[in-house]
Amino acid sequence: MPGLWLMKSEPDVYAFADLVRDGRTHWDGVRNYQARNMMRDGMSVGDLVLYYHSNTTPPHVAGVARVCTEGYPDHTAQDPTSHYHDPKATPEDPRWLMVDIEPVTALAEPVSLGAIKDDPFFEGMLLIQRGQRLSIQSVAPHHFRRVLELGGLDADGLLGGQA
DNA sequence: GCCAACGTTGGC
DNA sequence: GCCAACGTTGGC
Repeated sequence: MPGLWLMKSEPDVYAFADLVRDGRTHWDGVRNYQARNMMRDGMSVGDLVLYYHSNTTPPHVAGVARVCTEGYPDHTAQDPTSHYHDPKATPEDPRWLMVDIEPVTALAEPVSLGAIKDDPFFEGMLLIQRGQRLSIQSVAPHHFRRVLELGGLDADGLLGGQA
């Protein structure tokens, strides 16, 4: 049974369509310990991800992706020319991790943040908690399934019997 | 562009 | 260990 997650990206920076074009990407640049710890301790190969577009109008879930590596050192932390450089990261203590993800499918219909907020079924979902801003979140199976359904996808096909 | 919420840093 | 200052996130 795969783990279920939501990962945020600004579409101007790296949209779901970019992931589809590239076929796979390093999820680099995570500089938050909670998010790092989820990649380190929580994520496994085969986990499914709701790919969320933040800082756009309206914010929305755009697609489904799959985790295809365990967490491993984020090399951009040790690159002085990188926007994500962290002088405290060293080869001995890389400090920050990333995973690779690959696209599974775009949603037939994007599911907007507003639609999620308006649906009482999503009560309790981290995404709509006030003030939360974690870029990687765990998603409950019934919430994940509901997003797929609202997005016009075959939830059973993607999740099997889960939830 | 605004600003609330939150995490991190660093002086003490 | 406290906490003020600061930077970032991200919806609106």
